[in-house]
Amino acid sequence: MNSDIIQNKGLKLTKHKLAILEAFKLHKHLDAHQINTILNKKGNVVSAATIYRVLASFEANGIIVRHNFKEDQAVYELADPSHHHDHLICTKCNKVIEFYNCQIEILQEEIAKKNKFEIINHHLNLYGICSDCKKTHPAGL
Amino acid sequence: MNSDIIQNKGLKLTKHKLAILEAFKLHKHLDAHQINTILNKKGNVVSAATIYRVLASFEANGIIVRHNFKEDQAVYELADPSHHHDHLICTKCNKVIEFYNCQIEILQEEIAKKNKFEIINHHLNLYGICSDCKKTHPAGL
DNA sequence: GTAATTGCAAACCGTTTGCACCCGA
DNA sequence: TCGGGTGCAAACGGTTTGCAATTAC
Repeated sequence: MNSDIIQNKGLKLTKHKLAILEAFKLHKHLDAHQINTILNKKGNVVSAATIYRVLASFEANGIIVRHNFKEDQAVYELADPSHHHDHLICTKCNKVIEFYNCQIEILQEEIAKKNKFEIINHHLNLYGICSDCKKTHPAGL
Repeated sequence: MNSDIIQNKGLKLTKHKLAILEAFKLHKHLDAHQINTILNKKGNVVSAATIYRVLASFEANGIIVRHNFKEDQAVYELADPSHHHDHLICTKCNKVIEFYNCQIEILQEEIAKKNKFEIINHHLNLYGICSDCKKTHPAGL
C-alpha cells in the first residue's frame, strides 16, 4: 500500500505525499514541474516548495532516486534496490527506456578494481533516437 | 597550436579564448567557476558572461564537451573524438579518472539494437571512493 | 568598416529557505 | 498537544541575455 511506504519510514502521512507517490506509480520518471502539473490536473494544488521538500524527504528515505537525464533539472523515479537498471533516453521525445545488463555491471566492477576504486553508485545513460522518432524523421531531420 | 584550434573553426582569436583553452590543457575537467579562478590567478580578469559564452561557442564547435558529473554544475573537457572515454568520479575529493572499455561499448550497441535505438551519445559515470580517500578514511567514515 | 566579442547588470530558472500557520499522530 | 508539514515570498546559485563599448580581421 502506498500509505505504508510512507509511514514505514516514520514519515507523516499527508495528502500531498500520497498524491506524489501515486504520480510515480503512473509515470516512472518525473521532474518537479511534471509532478506539479499532474497534481494540478487532479485538483491537488501543491506549492513548489512542498514538492521539493517531499522529493528530498523521499530521496533521503530511499523511496525514490534522483537521476540527471536532463542537464538542468532533476528527474526522479521510485527506488527499487532489487532491480537496478540503467536508461536509454530519446533526445527527440524524451522517452525513457530502462534496461539491465549484467555483463556491463561486471565490467564496471573490474574497472573499479583496476583503478582501486570502490563504486558506490553509477549512472549509465544512453542518449539517442528511439524507433518511433526514427520513423517520424527517417532521414534524421 | 592552440590558436589554430580556435581559428580553424572560424572563431575570432581573442586573449580570453586562448587563456580558457590553455586552462583545459593544464586541467582536464573544469567548470565555469574553476576557469574563472584559474584565469584570475594568471591576472586574466574575465567576466562570467564571457566564460559561459566561450564555453558555449567551444562546445558548439566541438572543441570541448560538457559533462554532468555534478548535479548542479556543468563540467567541460577538451573534445577528442578519436579517444572516447568514460569516468570514475571520487565523491570525496572529486578526483576524475578516465577509462575506456571496449566491451562495454559493444554491449551498449547491442542494447541499443535490441531496443531499436540509435545511440548518439552516452555517459557512463562511476561514482565511488578512490584509493587515496580510502586510506584517509579506512573505515569509510 | 563591420561583425564578433566583451563587461556589466539585470533577468532567468530550478531549487532552497525563513517564517507563520496548519494538521496528522 | 506538538513536532513535522505546508504555503508564501524572498533568497540562492548557476547560467543567460540586452545593451553599449571594444576589438579582431
